[in-house]
Amino acid sequence: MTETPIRASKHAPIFVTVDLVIFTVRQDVLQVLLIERGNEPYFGLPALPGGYVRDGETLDQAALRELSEETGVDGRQLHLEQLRAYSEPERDPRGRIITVAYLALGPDLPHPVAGTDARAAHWTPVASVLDRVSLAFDHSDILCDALERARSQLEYTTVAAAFCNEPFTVGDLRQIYEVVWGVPLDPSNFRRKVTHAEGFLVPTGERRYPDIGRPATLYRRGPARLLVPPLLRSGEAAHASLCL
Amino acid sequence: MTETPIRASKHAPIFVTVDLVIFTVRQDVLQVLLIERGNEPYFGLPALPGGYVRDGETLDQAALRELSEETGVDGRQLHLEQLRAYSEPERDPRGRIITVAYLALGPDLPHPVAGTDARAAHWTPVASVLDRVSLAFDHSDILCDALERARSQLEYTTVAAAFCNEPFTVGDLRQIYEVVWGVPLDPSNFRRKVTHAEGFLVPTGERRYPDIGRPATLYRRGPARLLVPPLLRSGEAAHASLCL
DNA sequence: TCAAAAGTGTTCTACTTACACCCATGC
DNA sequence: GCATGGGTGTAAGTAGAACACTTTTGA
Repeated sequence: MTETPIRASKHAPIFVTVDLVIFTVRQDVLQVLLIERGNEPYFGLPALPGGYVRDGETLDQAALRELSEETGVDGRQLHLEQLRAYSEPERDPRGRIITVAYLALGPDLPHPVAGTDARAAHWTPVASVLDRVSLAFDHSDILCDALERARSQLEYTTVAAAFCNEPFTVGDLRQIYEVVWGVPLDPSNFRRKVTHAEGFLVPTGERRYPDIGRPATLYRRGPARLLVPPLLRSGEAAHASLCL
Repeated sequence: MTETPIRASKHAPIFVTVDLVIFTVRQDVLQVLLIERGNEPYFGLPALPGGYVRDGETLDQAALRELSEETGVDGRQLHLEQLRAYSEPERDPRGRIITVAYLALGPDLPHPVAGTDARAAHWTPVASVLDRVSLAFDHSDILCDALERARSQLEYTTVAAAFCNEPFTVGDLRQIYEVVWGVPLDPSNFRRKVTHAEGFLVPTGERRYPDIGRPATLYRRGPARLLVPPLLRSGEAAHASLCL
């Protein structure tokens, strides 16, 4: 905030976009929603969904709008949080565009609906993207940051439940942790931790009968958003996260 | 990122600023650098230092530039990190301005030099600001978020050392934690934790002789940026942080 | 009765906390 | 000597890891 008038020349207006890293767990794998670019620059390359912020819109609103446009899902059901702004002057060859990245977490979503602009959208395993695929713009960097954020959010918050369709079992929830962190967890210790954390899980009273094995009690998300005590990755898990 | 051309009408350009929450510990109190606004809007009210992002500048560079303009200090010596973007359309009456807030931590700095624009700059105790003073724009919100970020950063990282002029003693460092968290800490347990954390403290071999009492060994910051194991606020400290 | 997954209990270890106590210095 | 922080040691309590074990179902 300076006293300089808004139209002063050296303070150039900047175009602002939001880009979304939408994670879900499908078929026991962490997946991210990517679109295929239909125009230059980076024509044909995969990219994160996103778009320009409109007049009168907050960044959160823009992210919600893009989210529902891309996935057809009401974003209010998903976990959505701001990651950070990316501002390298050369990050977009079209000109000065700053983007604010958002992290969205949701349960296995209906289908990767092609967006309103008829761009192809695909769920893509995160591991394969990090390994082999290079994304448009600086979206590979953003994806990395989002992945690390998601992993650490699982430690300190109850967002893992946002990956599960309700009602869910402790086993469902544990699978989320295992897939996102990329390490196996001890079922009995995991159960103790999540059931002892106040406000994390609320039993529905119902049970789910699997094809085989003992039925599991079903839960919904509790009111708690912070996970106390936190569920920390061990040194091994923290290290495994570096690669995937 | 959409394929829409950059000059399309509904994608309005937006002015982007950076605002800085610069914390230091002076006279046993956590203080924040505030400027007094010299123009409308909010003429005369205290505000966070900041300014417009210029052409060809990253947000980090803009923040560094503002930091050195406001404090006269080479920002490379300070800890500087992006907090988040604030984007309420009505947050600035002059028009559509999004700001990206930065958190800066530094040792007791030379003087609160009036910036290049000759605005008055003052170190102000954070507690008194939260209690009684309302800041321009949404800067009170930003200050709250920054304070909570700083407090939690002390748990998981070694940034507390950024508040100390080198070389410093374990007592100096403990005082930082006590002032920022607002709780007293056990000196002996604190010492054990920070000296056992790999790469946090490097002894200089020198000692400091206080006016009275046993001399203390002096340290510099080690290479570690993550603090393992973390130095967690107890339930009491975490609760105390809510108010201040 | 067997396989499979849910769920319980127990031991061992590591870490935190609280606090007693010693050390080195200026006065 | 004594006051004042610096610094070490230690016992009690707590939380996590590892793993043995029991339960409940379908086939």
